Amino acid sequence: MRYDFNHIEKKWQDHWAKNQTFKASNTSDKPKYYVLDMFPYPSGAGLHVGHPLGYIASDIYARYKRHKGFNVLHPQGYDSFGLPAEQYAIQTGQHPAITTETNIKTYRRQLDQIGFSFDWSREVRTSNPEYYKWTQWIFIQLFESWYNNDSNKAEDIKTLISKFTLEGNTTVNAACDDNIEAFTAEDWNSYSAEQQEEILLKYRLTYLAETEVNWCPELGTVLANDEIVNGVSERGSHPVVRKKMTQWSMRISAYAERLLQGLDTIDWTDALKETQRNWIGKSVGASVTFKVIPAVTSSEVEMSQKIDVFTTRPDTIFGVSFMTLAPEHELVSKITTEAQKEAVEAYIEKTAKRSERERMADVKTISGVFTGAYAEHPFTKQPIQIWIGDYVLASYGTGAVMAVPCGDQRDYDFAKHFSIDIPNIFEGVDISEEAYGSKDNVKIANSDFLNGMNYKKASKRAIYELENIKQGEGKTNYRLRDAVFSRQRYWGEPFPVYYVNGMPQMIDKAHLPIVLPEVEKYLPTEEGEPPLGRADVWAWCTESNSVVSNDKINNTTIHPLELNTMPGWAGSSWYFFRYMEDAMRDETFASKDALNYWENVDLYIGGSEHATGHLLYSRFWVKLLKDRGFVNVEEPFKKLINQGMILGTSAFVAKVYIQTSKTETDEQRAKTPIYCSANLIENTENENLKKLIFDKIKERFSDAVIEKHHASNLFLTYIHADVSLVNSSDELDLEAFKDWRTEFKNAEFITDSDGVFKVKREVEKMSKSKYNVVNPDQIVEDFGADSLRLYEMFLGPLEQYKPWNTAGISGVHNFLKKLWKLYHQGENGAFYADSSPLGKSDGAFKTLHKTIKKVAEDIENFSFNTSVSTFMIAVNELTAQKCTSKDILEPLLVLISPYAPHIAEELWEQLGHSTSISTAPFPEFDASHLVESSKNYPISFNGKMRFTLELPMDMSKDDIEAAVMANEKTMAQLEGRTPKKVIVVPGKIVNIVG
RNA sequence: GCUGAAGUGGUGGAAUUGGUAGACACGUUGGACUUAAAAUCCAAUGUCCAUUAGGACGUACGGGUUCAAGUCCCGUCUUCAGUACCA
Repeated sequence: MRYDFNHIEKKWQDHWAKNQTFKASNTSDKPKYYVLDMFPYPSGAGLHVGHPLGYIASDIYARYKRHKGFNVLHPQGYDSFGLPAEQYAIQTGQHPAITTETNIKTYRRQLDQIGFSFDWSREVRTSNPEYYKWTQWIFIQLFESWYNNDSNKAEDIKTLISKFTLEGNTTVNAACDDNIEAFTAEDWNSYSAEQQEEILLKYRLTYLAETEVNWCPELGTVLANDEIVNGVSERGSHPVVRKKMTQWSMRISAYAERLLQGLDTIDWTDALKETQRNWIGKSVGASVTFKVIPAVTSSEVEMSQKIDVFTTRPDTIFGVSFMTLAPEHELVSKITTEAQKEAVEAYIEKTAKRSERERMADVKTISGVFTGAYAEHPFTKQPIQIWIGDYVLASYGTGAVMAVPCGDQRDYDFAKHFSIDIPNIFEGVDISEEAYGSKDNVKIANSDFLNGMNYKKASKRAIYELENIKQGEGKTNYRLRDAVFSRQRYWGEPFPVYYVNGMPQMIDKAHLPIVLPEVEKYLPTEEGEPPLGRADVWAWCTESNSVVSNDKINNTTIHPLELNTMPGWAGSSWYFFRYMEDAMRDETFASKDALNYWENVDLYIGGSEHATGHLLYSRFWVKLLKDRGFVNVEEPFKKLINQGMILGTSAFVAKVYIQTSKTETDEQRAKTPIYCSANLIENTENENLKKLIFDKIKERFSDAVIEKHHASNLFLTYIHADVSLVNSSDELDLEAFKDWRTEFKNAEFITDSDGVFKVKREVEKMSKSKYNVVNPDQIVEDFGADSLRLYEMFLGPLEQYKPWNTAGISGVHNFLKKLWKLYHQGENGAFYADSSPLGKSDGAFKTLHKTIKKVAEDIENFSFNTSVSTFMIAVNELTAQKCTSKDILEPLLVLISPYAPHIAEELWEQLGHSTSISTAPFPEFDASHLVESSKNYPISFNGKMRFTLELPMDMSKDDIEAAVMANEKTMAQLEGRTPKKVIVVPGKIVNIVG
């Protein structure tokens, strides 16, 4: 019987689906194990071979855990809100829900054919109202929470209101906006409801505020910090500008410390933890207040000006010789003197014109301007010049720095450039060339009460003295900013929010979900409102508690609804809890029982690109839900593994042309390209190549006016060719290439002398535009899902980036054929396995147990590539041993089943089992089968292995030495010399020195 | 600049605690089978020298520790990823 993988795989996929083989139960005596993949965004392009890599790995682990007796939850779903469907909708008018539905169908078909053991009964789609009902619900929870720094957790906003009523806000230690005025209980009670609402908004964990946001004009929406890469939008690489807008924000900064501490409790890679630590960016130091010295002509207002700065080096306070403000700093306009006004304004205008990107690219140029104003040094009371400079960022700290040129290179460069004084406050340190930035091995000098102290002591003392004069305090600063949560988009979760007199009101949870309204166009309105501004039925009636037509808005009972939608990360920040719930999805986001049973994700596999987005926001929301008593866990993902990206191997065709006349234009030249085998370009002399091309042009374009054969007129470019037109030996199918696109219809080729046309190969990210995408469908069709699964694992370590090369798949496919053959015999290859018992000392037992040990270790270490090799070795050995015993062939199948489940199920059935192999117990490793009686010792001389010698395992050290020394090969190696030393490591090696 | 990861045959990679470098595959070459092709099977395959026996070199580069280094230490270079006038 032939190994008919197409038939077998279809058969078992149908069987699993029909019998719900992988359905997880919320009630089980078995220990639980939750294996999760980062759910995909269903894009129109479908899956390419890179996508399933992580899914295959997690599937192997999930299947392994089932064999090990666990109740495994291994779900899958779709992150189905998102930009591409909306962009497509804008272009075609097609509703994103329809596009999404179509794409999901494709994904599902592609996923199913790879044979994943997903429990599809728990599928989630973030764009389904039954799901986003609970996303809206969580949003309301955030709105109804504030962060109490004393209890170090989020609490119900009601507890804050009662504090205000009884004590005002002076005793409250909350994570909140930093511009809140102090008020007493009487004040609070005298405020109007509206005033109270306004104040509460500054404390809520999600709040509406006018903030500087990253506005992307091309996309017509704001972006969060993690959606910007190198100063341009992550999606589409469009420019981003700073803009003041009123937006919903998430007070993630309240959780900065807990997000940081929590990293120590979870099993993630150091790289990923480090990325999150950097993103949170904790720095410990002090805030220092500098008083602005009023100018002679100044008014009362200017007299009270103060500049707060944050510094990590309070010990260097006596080294301050100037201050620098960010050009955008609000004080700039207030303190600038008349004389400097023109220069300052010109500078501000100049820097405002520079985009973020330019500013980032150019860090070398030193620029700045003196404001004319002075601040007073808190201790020496000396006047200090106040400058503005764009090396100070408005978005970090307070947007102002106390410049210590002797201790900070940027301050140093700035001072040098503008000839500002550089006082030295470090004992015995030379600062004539550069600043001394290190905190270590240095004592403070010229610093009054700090003299002679080291960094640690001096910092402590400086903070103490600053607190004494009420001009500073110890402070911890975090780089982590609150996350903007509004998007000016259609295809996202609507906010459960309506507005009364401009103040946001939450819709009662009982009336959720607020379903996305229909619009006729998915673009912003002519007035610049978000797409939901086009909805006709988008007002909230507080009497009927329903969404009603806009024209009914009366601002008494019927109010306008929020026009923004939530960002992509809203739905993905809690979906892992949703999978736990399989029955009561309408009543709760996940029931207590489900949450108690499954707790959190034991193993999470996905890409590292989510390090500062999804993985941070999820942790934030989980902590909020924990604080408010909805879940029991502090962290969502106990162990996390990043799978590496599978890269494409692009094929490039060399396009050459020779200028045939001096007056030839680019356009004319473009009409006469010749395609040239990459071999020729690399291996042919330039002149010869030119001649070849030249002859080809003459032959082809006889009417072309060929003037001269210049040395400088050879043009060469490489263009992408579709990888499907190229075989594994890098040869291009010329006819297929001509038919590929009309522009190549009449292409002319210069081939190698044997008529072969070679392409140049290069490894790049897989992308449609690079024509290097390899689709799993064809591979499954040609080689089967088991081959695909094995091959993706065999390619290399899971975490590593690696290029895809389809050629290698024949190796694992051959392995599966050999495996099949091991269970079949005779003329027509009928199934065969015998049940006569095997002697304990049979070599097959050794092979089996060696394999059990290695495979179990490999799976636990996520080293899937090496277990595929191990299987190959095992099958090669068992084939050589002509093993037909069930004692071996049965456990072997269980070992292989996580990797190649279809063939395993099929052979398992033929072995006479009526139940699925998926819950068969994992074979027990028995070390007694691996006990060896002898060892083939490597005998080395001065560390170089020369020959091997078979010696009994239980031989003593001395006997081994004697045996080795008596060997004639040893004699030959020594050529009569007496060895200085003989190292014998029993069971390992013998080394003779001399 | 900083942080993290990594550099091993023609290619993907293996070597888990310092102990036979290159497992397992791909590719290539030669052979068997076949009218032929496919499929399958067998053999060779790090480089160099040598008819053989065998030898020299060899894990980015330069040092070091050790009986023994891909692995440990010091320095240098390169690549990839993240991040950045972060005060």
